[in-house]
Amino acid sequence: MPELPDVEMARRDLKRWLVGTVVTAAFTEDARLSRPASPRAFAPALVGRTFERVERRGKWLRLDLDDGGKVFSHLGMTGGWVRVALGAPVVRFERARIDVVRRQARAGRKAERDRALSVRYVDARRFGRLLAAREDIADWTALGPDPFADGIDMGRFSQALAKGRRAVKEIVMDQRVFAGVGNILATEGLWLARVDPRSPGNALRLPADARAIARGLQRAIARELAGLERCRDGGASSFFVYGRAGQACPRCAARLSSVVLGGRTTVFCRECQVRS
DNA sequence: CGGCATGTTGCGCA
DNA sequence: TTGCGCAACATGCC
Repeated sequence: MPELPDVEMARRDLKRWLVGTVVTAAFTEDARLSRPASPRAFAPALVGRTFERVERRGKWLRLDLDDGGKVFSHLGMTGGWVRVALGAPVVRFERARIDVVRRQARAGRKAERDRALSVRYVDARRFGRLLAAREDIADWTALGPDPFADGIDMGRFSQALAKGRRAVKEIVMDQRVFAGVGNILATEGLWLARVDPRSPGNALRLPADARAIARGLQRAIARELAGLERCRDGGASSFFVYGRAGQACPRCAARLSSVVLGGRTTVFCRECQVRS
């Protein structure tokens, strides 16, 4: 479930589970996920190291190690991190494993076991990425500002919109414009902003529409995050319009339409989302 | 069985 | 140099 809010939840989980722990073992053999690095470089980079931080930028996660090494994780379409007991069997779709022990002096075999845990990366379709590196990778540095962590720079955003006649939804989903905004957030944010996703960026009314979209995205992010936080491992979150083509618009009750933009299904309301 | 899926990349063609 | 459209990736689920 990977869009900004889902990745932010993963960051919070990993931070709780891993920061302050030492890696005792690590394993992956999936060259597809570790590309362009070799999966065999994974364990040597991790074992013996302590996790110091877990950062997120858009849909990317970066786990910082005490020797300056970094582990990059992108969840692709179906990736996720789960915590299990140390020594637990391989879980369904498991692609990588990191075993750790919480450092803190306090001997005793029982305590030792309580402080140990295993974190597994699962990913059915394997569209994700997982690799260790010494420096920030290009995928990370190329990302634009994260609308949740960094806020939205209206000047930059307006400039990106005015640049051409690309559909506003495609601009908003461009990871160099807003890191972390995917199909769901873009769809929901534009509905909240009452802006037709097909509108060319350079046709929008500039200060006003940009501000409305920025607010819409932030509302969509906050709402989704709250929903995920509420039912951590339960109910599916529900959306205003995403996945609801043919149903009634929650705002004006017109029938919701669907188009394909940039190869992605886009739901919107012809009645209350203004086309420029 | 067919169609769709929260993401990214690479290719051919303007 | 850009941008656009689209297939491909690998697999689950309805």
